[in-house]
Amino acid sequence: MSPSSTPYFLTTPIYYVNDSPHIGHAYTSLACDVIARFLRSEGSEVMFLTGTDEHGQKVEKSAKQHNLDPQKFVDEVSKRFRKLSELMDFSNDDFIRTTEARHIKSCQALWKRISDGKTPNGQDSNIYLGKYDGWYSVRDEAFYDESELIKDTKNPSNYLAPTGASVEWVEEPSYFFRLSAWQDKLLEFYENNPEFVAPQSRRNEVISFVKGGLRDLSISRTSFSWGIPVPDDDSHIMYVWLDALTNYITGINFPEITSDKWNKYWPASLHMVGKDILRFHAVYWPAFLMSAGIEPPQRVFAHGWWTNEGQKISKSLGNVIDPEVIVRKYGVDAVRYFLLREVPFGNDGYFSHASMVTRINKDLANDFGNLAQRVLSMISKNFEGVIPYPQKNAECNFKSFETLSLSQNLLSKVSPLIHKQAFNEALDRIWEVVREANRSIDKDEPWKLKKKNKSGMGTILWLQAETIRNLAIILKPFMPQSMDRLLDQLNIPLDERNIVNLHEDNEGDICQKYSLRPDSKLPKPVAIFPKYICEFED
RNA sequence: GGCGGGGUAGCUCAGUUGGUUAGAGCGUCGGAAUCAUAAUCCGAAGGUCCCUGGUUCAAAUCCUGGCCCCGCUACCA
Repeated sequence: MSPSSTPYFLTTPIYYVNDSPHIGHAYTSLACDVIARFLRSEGSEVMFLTGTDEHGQKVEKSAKQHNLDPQKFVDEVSKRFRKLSELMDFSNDDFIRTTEARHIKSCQALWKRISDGKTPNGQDSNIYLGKYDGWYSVRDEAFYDESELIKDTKNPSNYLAPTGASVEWVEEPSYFFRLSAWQDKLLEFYENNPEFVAPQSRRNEVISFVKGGLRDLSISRTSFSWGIPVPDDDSHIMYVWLDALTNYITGINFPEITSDKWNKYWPASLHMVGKDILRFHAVYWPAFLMSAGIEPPQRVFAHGWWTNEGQKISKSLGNVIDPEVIVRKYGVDAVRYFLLREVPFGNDGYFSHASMVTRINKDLANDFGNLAQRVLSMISKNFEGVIPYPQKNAECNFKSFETLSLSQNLLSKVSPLIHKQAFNEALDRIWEVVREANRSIDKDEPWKLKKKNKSGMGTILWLQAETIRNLAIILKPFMPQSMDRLLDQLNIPLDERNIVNLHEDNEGDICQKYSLRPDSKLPKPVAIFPKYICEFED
């Protein structure tokens, strides 16, 4: 396999260890995983990074509650996210933790570069010492804007947080990043890079936010200590976002900017994020980088949220979707398929048991699983499980021949869709061919040729099985385990299951180098996507 | 309030630069077939394309006005 295109570096956000892994984490990483697998399969060099965010006041507190040293505590809880990778079959190349030495070094180096640099007017420094103040609620652990506060009904001279918690005016020294100075540079960057924020509607939001004016950003804290010390002033630790975002460059060796990894993979191809953290990635992060003289990433995609049976998911409602529970219930590949097939990527999704079962039973079991099963069984029963030869110059008499060429042209439609994160459309295109395959078998009626035209029957089955091989290879990034089981049943060697093995460009014989091999003895076919049998519960 | 995106079959949505009988999947009804996980295939029913006025030979598609829904409007990891 030779690299066929430029290296691709993609990332998930690092997940906050204080959270339990939920469907949102699984979703973000899944999207990245499918892209990573797809591009590797196309022959690209890929770096897929994920990890955990382990600093902050909440972590410090939780550790205390568990009577643990913060490092011990995060060592423990970060494991849950590694387990999520295993559970969901994610193929990340690295797993970064913000408490690692490499990251601390990286953050401090970035801080220095920012602080050594000047704002675009060339006069001010990017970082200055100031005072962070505001109305703080200890109970909520949050600052509120004056406009958000409400009058205390019992004591009208007093103000409360919107949550009803009492607030106090607090002040602490803080370093500030001169974000206000970078407004025009950011707008210019968005203008010159129309693909930088996706989907389009999010791009509009980002631009309008920046156009509305930017305030300087507090980037250090003194009120707690679980964080990365500010260089040359360890009474401060870095603001969590500066710390967290920097993981993306730590992961490819920053500050070693002469290293191969850095040169190969920066600027990042794609930061995948949930819509709630878009601003940090599309505004603050490029500003930090530009101020440090580093090129911003190429693209940030903000995806939507899932609701549970139409209800907003929240801890207090107790309707959080645990990836482990649904994977155990439906199977990992069914969950992977569902999440990317059910809604246009970028939109919010409606997770429900009923729609999950429909996808499993209709798309997977009936359309695709049954397609494979009917073809493989006919080969098994009529050809003793030996792949028949396609009859020369006769193949084009069959509808199945047209289907095969549809499957050969499929990659040219699907690949650009994956490159723009349109998973749902990609699967749609693939299923058009799956349905067409079923139609063409019905039209060709190979079972009727058993006696009078056995070689014709064999030709149809070869064409269909070869179509299935193409489909399975293209689908493998979405459902790696199931497609491997299917490719096992077609006797495709393990090292010929990539997109680069789809077909060669040589004209002539329909049997090409990597095509399904006639004469190959197949194992007894086993249904690849069993139906989900509805129980009485839910 | 400001900026942005929407309102299309029972449900979820597609509809490119305005152009023949407005599409798909699911659901419903009818039929064919029987290789297959009772899977598949064919067909039908079902829409005032939010309302309004206008531009045009022609508008779901452009413009006016209105109604409704959603997102963003800063330091909440």
